[in-house]
Amino acid sequence: MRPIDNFTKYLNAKNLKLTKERNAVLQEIFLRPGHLEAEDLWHTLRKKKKRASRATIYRTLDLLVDSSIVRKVDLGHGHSHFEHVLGHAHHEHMICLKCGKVIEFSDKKIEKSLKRLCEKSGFENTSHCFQIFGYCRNCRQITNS
Amino acid sequence: MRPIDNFTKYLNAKNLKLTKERNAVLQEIFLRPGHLEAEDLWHTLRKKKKRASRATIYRTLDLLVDSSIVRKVDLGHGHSHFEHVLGHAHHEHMICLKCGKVIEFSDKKIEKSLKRLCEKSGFENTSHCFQIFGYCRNCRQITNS
DNA sequence: CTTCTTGCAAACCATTTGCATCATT
DNA sequence: AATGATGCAAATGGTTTGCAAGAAG
Repeated sequence: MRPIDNFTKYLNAKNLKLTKERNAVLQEIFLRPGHLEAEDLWHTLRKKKKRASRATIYRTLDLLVDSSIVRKVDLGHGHSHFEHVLGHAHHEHMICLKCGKVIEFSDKKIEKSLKRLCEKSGFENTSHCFQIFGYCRNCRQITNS
Repeated sequence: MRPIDNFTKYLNAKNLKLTKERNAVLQEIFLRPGHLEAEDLWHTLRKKKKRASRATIYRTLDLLVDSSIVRKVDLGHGHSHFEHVLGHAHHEHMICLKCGKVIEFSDKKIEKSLKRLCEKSGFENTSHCFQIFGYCRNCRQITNS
């Protein structure tokens, strides 16, 4: 099932319409391998002559997050980042405080511990986000010298 | 070593002064068992006649975070929360999307996996923050019924 | 006295919202 | 046609900053 089908299904269920702006936002997000920010989306669409206002972009992102097609992640930059979930294995982020590099990682043991912890406390996990801040291999060398 | 000693040491090293405002912020944070927000700090200090401007509060929080006495956490509320690190075991948060309840948890296995992951990729972990969003035991029942 | 601090108010910046106009079903 | 959707510009809200006045060493 393509993302667009998921989205259409979600929109239909809510009596919302698939407009060209919403479609453009969806397509653009799935062109990217990783995370992106709203502002970047606005610039890119503008360059591609598929203009959508910032308002529409934010509104569409809300819909995409609500439909679990996209997830909102905090990379500690004071604003949100978004990344598609469909077709992208679940992962978490290591963020370099010096160069801003973001390393994705995933770990089955952590996911398993997590599941157990939630069960233990009767918590229904709908999403989670793990950020590790520090220094990447390169920046670390500079720091230590 | 008391928090105030840590802070004084940090300030001295940077040629900064321990003012009554900075001290008031520090004391208030350590009176709290858990996380708090800047706005709350402002109101509380004001009630206690230990007024400090919002600007000073934010500036002091920056210093406290920089000195690793306090950590800044994201609870998904669109603004920062802060909690003291000294004398408080490291933990992560489960956040209920319905009632806002925050459950603290910690897990040795996760911490261990984390350490291993960072070593593997040469990443120097200086801090990390794990948020689990979902529904707590109570809200879950309401949701399911 | 020098250097650092404070408070205020203005500035910032990402995000949200009201509203008149426009488009999709 | 009817219901939603869009763009704009103004509003919002947490946080930051410039600057003149104040305090600590």
